[in-house]
Order: sequence, then structure tokens, then C-alpha cells
Amino acid sequence: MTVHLFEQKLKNILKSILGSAHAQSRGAVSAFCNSDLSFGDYGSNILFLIAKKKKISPQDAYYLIATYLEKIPEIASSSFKNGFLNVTLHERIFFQDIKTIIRTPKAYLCSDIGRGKKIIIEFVSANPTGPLTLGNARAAVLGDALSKILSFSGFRVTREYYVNDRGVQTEMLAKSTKAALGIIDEEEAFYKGAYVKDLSLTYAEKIKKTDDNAALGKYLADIILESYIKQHLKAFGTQYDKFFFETELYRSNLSKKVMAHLEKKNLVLKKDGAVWIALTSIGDPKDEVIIKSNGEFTYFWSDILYHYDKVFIRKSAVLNLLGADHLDHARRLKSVFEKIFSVSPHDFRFIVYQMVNLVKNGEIMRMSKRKGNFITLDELLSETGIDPIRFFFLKYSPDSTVEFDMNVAKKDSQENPIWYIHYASVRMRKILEKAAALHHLTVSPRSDLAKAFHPLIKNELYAPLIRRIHQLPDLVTGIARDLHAHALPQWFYEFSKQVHAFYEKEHVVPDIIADEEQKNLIKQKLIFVQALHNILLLGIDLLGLTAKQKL
RNA sequence: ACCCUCGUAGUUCAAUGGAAGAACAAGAGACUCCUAAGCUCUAGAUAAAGGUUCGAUUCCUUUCGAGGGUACCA
Repeated sequence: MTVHLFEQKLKNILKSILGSAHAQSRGAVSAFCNSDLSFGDYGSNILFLIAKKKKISPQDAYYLIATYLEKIPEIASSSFKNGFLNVTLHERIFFQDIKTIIRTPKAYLCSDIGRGKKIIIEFVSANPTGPLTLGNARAAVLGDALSKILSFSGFRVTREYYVNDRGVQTEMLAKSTKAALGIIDEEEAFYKGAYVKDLSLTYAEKIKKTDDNAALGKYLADIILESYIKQHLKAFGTQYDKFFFETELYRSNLSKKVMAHLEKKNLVLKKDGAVWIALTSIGDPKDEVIIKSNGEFTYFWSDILYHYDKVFIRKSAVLNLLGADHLDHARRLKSVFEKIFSVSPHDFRFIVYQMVNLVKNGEIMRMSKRKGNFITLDELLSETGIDPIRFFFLKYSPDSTVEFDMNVAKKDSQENPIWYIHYASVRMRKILEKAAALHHLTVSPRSDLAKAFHPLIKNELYAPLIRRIHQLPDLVTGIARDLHAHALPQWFYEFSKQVHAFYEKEHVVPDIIADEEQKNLIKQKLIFVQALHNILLLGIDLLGLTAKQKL
């Protein structure tokens, strides 16, 4: 067991102190990293719980358990404030942290809470009927961050893009190109973006001679996937392990198999010439069509098959990132898998993020591919670059609607918080470079780091930083559990702030070193600077940003 | 009409039922020093009303306001 994840350990210890008698009563015991480190490294509500149970004051509760706490090897001291229990960690925990960060930086953030479980994280999955837009960027950023964090946390992650390469929308794309060529009349529902015009001109011959709109649609969808979507994802730095095509689902007997399963459970019925799945019988408000009266399978049916494949054939947990416009669809799918296929909600999770609205001249406009009123990911990147967009979207909770103003974004990308983080890392690097160039002092991963760092742990410029760093593994595993990725940019911004303050107050490398004693102290400080630098680089990587050599 | 999300500082956002925190904008300041895209300080907020709780921005009820959904579209 590493020194990491003391949060969970403390919680377990406190639980046992509280005793099993109290476990089932309301109000669970908590242990958390303190944001205000002057209280101590970790806090807990345990005193409130004991106080209530024994009808004593929280302060008396503290005296009751203080002796237990003294026996925990990681804890140096504990205190009582505002009814909370606070504990401060022993210094050797921080030495251990520094050692790991210098020797194996990535390992510092890795844990095994995933226990090798397979998880398919599906994100973006925009229809291949047009280029990716602003809203897709939000999903891409979130998907990237969560994939990374889940991998760090011991999950076996597959990043997947589901391609709807059949159905009404694909046929609509075919018809839209025909309308653009003047072969058929324009309709309200057709796609109108400039790319439709481009596509229709480039592939005019093929479009003219293909009567089968489904076949033409599939043909064009593949082109859009390859020459727009994949290119833009690559430019944005988002990678996938697998592109899964909807048409693949119907190449095996999967559809028959799942249908038979549902029929056996009496969940399939015929009505109005169509085939329905009887969701009302599992408590849903409405039944849902799975085969249309024209004999075609619906998107909902495909999605049942697709997720059946994920869960039962590939034996993976499911994590889907969906826009709010798919919310009810997600709810129905969850219903099917939890109630009919008895999948645990824990292995079938959705993050539904709210919409991204485009603001132009102070007015909110709903983006629409059909109306041709949207900003593509491509355009966005050429205006602002990758990093500002990534940071911009990642900082929002999925629950909040994002209003995106291109004018503000352009201005913002010049004064973006990401520069603040990059700058902190560059500053640390400059210190290390100066020490190497001027005094031939470098930080060796092989030296006895823990011992070397010893005198600095009580220094008020150094101690708060290392104690803040100690909280990062808890944050990362917390995100792997609760998926609140937006905590990441916040943490790294705050951390960078502390690094800048440190830089301003502490002049690490003087031009002239007087004696051996001073040299040794500088060596120790450099170990610390190296650790800060490593942490910032880890953060830049986790946030999906590109490390900068200089600004 | 019903379902979901949201309402926090002038603005944009945070806060597993726990000690309301940032950024931008505003005001003040320091710096001949590893690049100031930086640092230090000040002021400022939980839509309204009830309820549960030792404790509510968070949970429940109602009202008001914003967005999304309620297709044989995806």
C-alpha cells in the first residue's frame, strides 16, 4: 500500500472507531482533504456523529477518540475546530510523496481502484452527416480527460466512437446533396451547411447515378467520417481505440438473438403495423418502436443491440457521454438494461452534459446542422488553438449550459488560465536550467531524496505546496469514482497560483554560491522545484494540453 | 401538460449534507533580483417562501425565471 489515498483509509479507520452500531443510521462518516490547510491535511465530520449518538458535545467527542488517533502511524497530530476533526500528517508521508514524484512521476497518480475492470467510454459519436461542431468539442474534452483518469486509476479503457451509418439521417444526407445539385427540390429538413455543397460538387457523378439513397447515404457518411470527422478529431488531439459502425450490428444474428430474448419475456408487441418494445410493462411512461411499419429497425433498437454487445459480448462497463438533447433516450436505454437485462447501474453510466449555445452579438442561437448555423470544431481551432478550447470546456460541470461567444473566446485565448499553468511550469524549468548551466547542479533520481529534502518541510514557503500536492492522488481517484472531471482544471489553476507565489518569494538559485553549506541547501531546494515541475507536467498531460518549452 | 438540468459577487464559474472559493471587471500597493502572460492587499454573492437536520448552495414541497426533452429522427 502506498501512502496515497489516505482519504479512503482515514474514512475506514473512522468508521471502525464509530462502530458498526452507528453504520446504518443516517449521516455517513466522511473524511476529506481540507481546502484550507491551516486546519490540517484532512477533515472529518465524525465528531458530530459521535456527539449525537452519545448526546455529548463535539468537543467531548474529540477527547473521546483523540487517543485512538494518536496510534495511527500516518497521523502526526489532530485537532478540534468548529466541531470538525482535523488531522495533520506525519512528515515522512510527504518525503515519500516527493520521492515518488521525482523517480516515477506518473506512478504518483496511479491507483488500482479500477481493479482492471473493462470500461467502454463512448463520446462525441456525432452523426456522420456533417463536420464536428462546438458542442462536440465539449464531449471530446470531457471524454479525453475521463479516459485518462480512468486509465490512471486501473480501469482497462476503450475509447469508442459510435457511427450511425444507416437510417433516416443518412438518407437525408444523400437527399441533401441531391438537392444541392438541383436533382430534387430543397426541403426544410435537409442539411444546409457549406460542406453539403462541397460534397455534392466533389462527388457529383456518384450522386447523380445512385438512386438508392440508403446506399448513397452510407457512401457519403463514410467520406464525411474519414475526411471531416477523423481529421478534426486528430487535429484536436482526441484519439479513439475503435470506431463502431451501426451497420456492423446487423451482420450477425445479434438482432434475432436479442429479439428472441425479449419475446420470451413477453416484452415485444405489434401495434399500428409496427413492432414495439413494451416499456410500459417495466414502469416507463411509453412503449417504444423497434421495427417501423416499413420494416426498418429504429435507432433505439440499434442502440439496444449496440449496448448488448458492449455489456454481454465484450463484457465491459458502459460510460456514455451524451448531450442533453439525448437525455430521454439515455433514460430509456438505462431502463432497458437495468430492468430487463439486470445490469447494475454502476456498470451502466451516462454523463449527460447540457448544451453549448452559440452567442452572437449578445444573442443566443441554437446551433443546427440542418439550418447550417453552427461553428465547426475546425473553424474554432483556427481561431483560438487547441489548448484554450480544451481548458474552456473542461472547467464547466456537465450540468451547466455553456454559452460560447466567439469574440470572447478569441480574446480569452490570449488571456486564458492555461497560460497561467504553462507559465508556472516554464518558471520551474527555468530555475532548473539556471542551476544546471551556472552551477552544474542537477536533480538525480538516484540520490537519497527523502533525506535531502528534510530541512525544508518546516519552511513556510515549501510546506503548504507539498501538502497540497499530497491531495492530488485523492483528487484523481475521486474523479475516477464520481466523474467530476471539472475539478481537475480548478485544482491545477489553484496549484499554479501557489507555484507563482513561491517563485516570487523564493529566489532559489543565486548567481554566486558562497560555500558547501549553501550549495547543499540549494540542492535540496532543486529537488523540490523538480517535484513542482513534474506535477505541473502531469497536470498539463491530464488536462490534454501540450507542454510548452517557453511562452 | 408532463419529465430532466440549472438559478451563488457587476459578469463567467466552483463547492461527495459540513468551515461559501476562484477568474474577469473595480479599487490600492510592491518590485534594479531564476522572462511581470507574474506577485501582495481591499470590496462584493447562495432567486423567493416553507420543511427535514446538530448543520442546507446541496435533500423534500411550493412559487418564479432560463435551457433541454416528451418522433415509426438520430
